[in-house]
Amino acid sequence: MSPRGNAAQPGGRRTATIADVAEQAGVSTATVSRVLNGDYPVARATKESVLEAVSALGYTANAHARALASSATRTVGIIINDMVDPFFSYVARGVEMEAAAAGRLCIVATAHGDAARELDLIDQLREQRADAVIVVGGAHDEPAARRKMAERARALATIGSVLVLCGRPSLGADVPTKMVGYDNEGGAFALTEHLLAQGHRRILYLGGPHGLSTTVSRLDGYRRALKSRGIEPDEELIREGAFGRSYGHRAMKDVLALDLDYTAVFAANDLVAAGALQAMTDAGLHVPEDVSLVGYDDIPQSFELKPKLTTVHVPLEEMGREAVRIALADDDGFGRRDGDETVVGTHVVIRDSVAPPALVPRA
Amino acid sequence: MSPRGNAAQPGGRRTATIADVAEQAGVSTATVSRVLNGDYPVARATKESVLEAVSALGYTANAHARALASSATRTVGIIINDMVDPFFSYVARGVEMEAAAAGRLCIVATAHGDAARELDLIDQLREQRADAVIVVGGAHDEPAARRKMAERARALATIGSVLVLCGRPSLGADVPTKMVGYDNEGGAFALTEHLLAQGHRRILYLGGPHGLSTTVSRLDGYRRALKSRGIEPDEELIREGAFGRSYGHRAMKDVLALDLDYTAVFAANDLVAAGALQAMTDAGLHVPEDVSLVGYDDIPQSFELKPKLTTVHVPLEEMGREAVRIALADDDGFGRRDGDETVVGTHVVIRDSVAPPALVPRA
DNA sequence: TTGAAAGCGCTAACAA
DNA sequence: TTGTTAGCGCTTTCAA
Repeated sequence: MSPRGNAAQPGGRRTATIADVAEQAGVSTATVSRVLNGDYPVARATKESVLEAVSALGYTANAHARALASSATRTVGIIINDMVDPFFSYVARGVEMEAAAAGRLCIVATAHGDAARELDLIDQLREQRADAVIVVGGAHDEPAARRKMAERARALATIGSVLVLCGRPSLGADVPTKMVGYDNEGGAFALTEHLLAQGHRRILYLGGPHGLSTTVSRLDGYRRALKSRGIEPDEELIREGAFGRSYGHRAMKDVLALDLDYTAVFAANDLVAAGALQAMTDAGLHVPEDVSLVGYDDIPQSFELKPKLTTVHVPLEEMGREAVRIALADDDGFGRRDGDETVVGTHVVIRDSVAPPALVPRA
Repeated sequence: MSPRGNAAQPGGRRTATIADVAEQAGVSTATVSRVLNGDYPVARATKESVLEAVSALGYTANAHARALASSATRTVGIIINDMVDPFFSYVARGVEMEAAAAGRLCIVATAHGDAARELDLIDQLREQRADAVIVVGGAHDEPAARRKMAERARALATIGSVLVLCGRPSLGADVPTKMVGYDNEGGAFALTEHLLAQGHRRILYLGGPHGLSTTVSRLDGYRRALKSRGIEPDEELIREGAFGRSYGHRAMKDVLALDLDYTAVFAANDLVAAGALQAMTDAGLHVPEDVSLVGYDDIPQSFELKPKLTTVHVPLEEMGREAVRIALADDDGFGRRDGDETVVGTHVVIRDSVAPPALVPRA
């Protein structure tokens, strides 16, 4: 970048500033600012000559000068784990599109599951004075991490921004955040119930990072469904680990070598289910004839699998949109309820990967 | 956001500024700036007391004030078509990660194939004074569009930024851009050649927006391969349309109703191939026994298809990384070669979706 | 090695 | 309806 501000460039001329426009149009900079922001009465003729000067000079406002003077940045930040994971990219899509609809640009940053990096990114986004910072996905619910995150929420509030928790548990009622969530426990309960209704009694739970809030909730729902039928969850059938297709593949392969007794697999998400499916197929097992399989999230790929996957639909893109809607909702000052939360609905999508348990034991 | 700059917030205190730090440390703001940027000699003791004040106050610099004063924004912009399309999300992943490695934040915006919106986004990114603006993917090569894009490239150069064309043809040697590309024509040639070597003579070309540079190049390669074997391309077998899985599905379904004569399908990209595969499978056709099928891009899903897809590998993530590397390369002033271009390599990946043509005509 | 002070380009009181 | 002007928070000469 050039040494000092807006010096003449090698290319030739320097960027036009508001002063140039004002001079060219024969008005003050304040007037230019007014017509550009359209929030103040300006005489029609004045307006026209300003607009003319603007296009003659190819002027565009310097967003930083504007941000500095008005502390409105027209920018929202989103922190996800990975750009190519459908769970995150669909949420990001919703965020980006809703932000665009609101005239905002969207800074997206990836933390890859690293809590420290996530905190650092929030700080960077605060430096940028983002209008909102949206963090997506489950978190490890440790007191120290909570405390640090709560600090960030307060720091953001201090500059008039807001931390939005998207699919992540609350930091406490006294922490200034907004939330958009979905019911992991309830969805997992309903899905497990579906399996139970088909006659399954021994259901393998596969994947999901241990201790991650998402995993915890889904497991809670799984356990509650079992217990509601008087079945005591067999901890040997609960095999946490990670999200992701390759994990699902590896973990299922390991399980197949173990000779455990189960008739259905509850994968922690669709990606894990896809990996598990491949492992089973490779091993000559048929889904759902030999083993039933369900996933979670209903990413588009889940109905491209063979068989099409029974799963829980989560409106990921809509969650993203809602996150920016509530973030940008004008509720400054009083009337602001900290902990604002909206919950999007989920439901079980029944497709082709579940059947009653096979009569004969698995091969 | 709050009315005037850094006023006290409902939450309590205002954000600490460099002046607060200076006061607390008993030095001038210039000194604080120096220790924070570490680019200037400062006495060790002074440095320490400043750092102490910084952490005591929880100070972080205002990125906008910094950008305004120094015109360095530590931000790169990327414009893609869609957040959830693997082609784009893999490139975006590379861009985001490389930008992060260089201490930059990444603004990602989506144009959804709308050329006017793309231009508008470039303008917005220029307002933000992004260090670089990376546009990804093919373009319709019309003179008017070229001219407008060239204008944007010059405008960016004017503020010391740069337009990077990623997988998109040059705007001309006199336009200040950088480029990272891959050889669409060559890849398509090699892939078609592979089909020809297996004995195929009538190859259906399916999908790709008509007139998009990417489509044009791939078709060129397809045609050249045919001609090099003395086969005149049958224009009836060339069916352009769009990218995307659903397009592939629909288009293939239409084709199947048409009773055309071909033994292999060259899908314009892997997503189109996935859709086409589903249409064929639904119609009871087997790949590759009845029809061979190839795609392009080698997105990860392409080896999750059944059969695994033969395709052309394009290092998408690496392209993204390279785009920010060359964008941030310090070649201001002389020595800067406009039109800097790096080309990443591609190669045919042979998997399971191609076989010699069936002896009997298709059902 | 440090400080004073002049901007960077814009917005928003306050006046006119 | 318009202009004047004081910042917004930082960096960077220029002096000391």
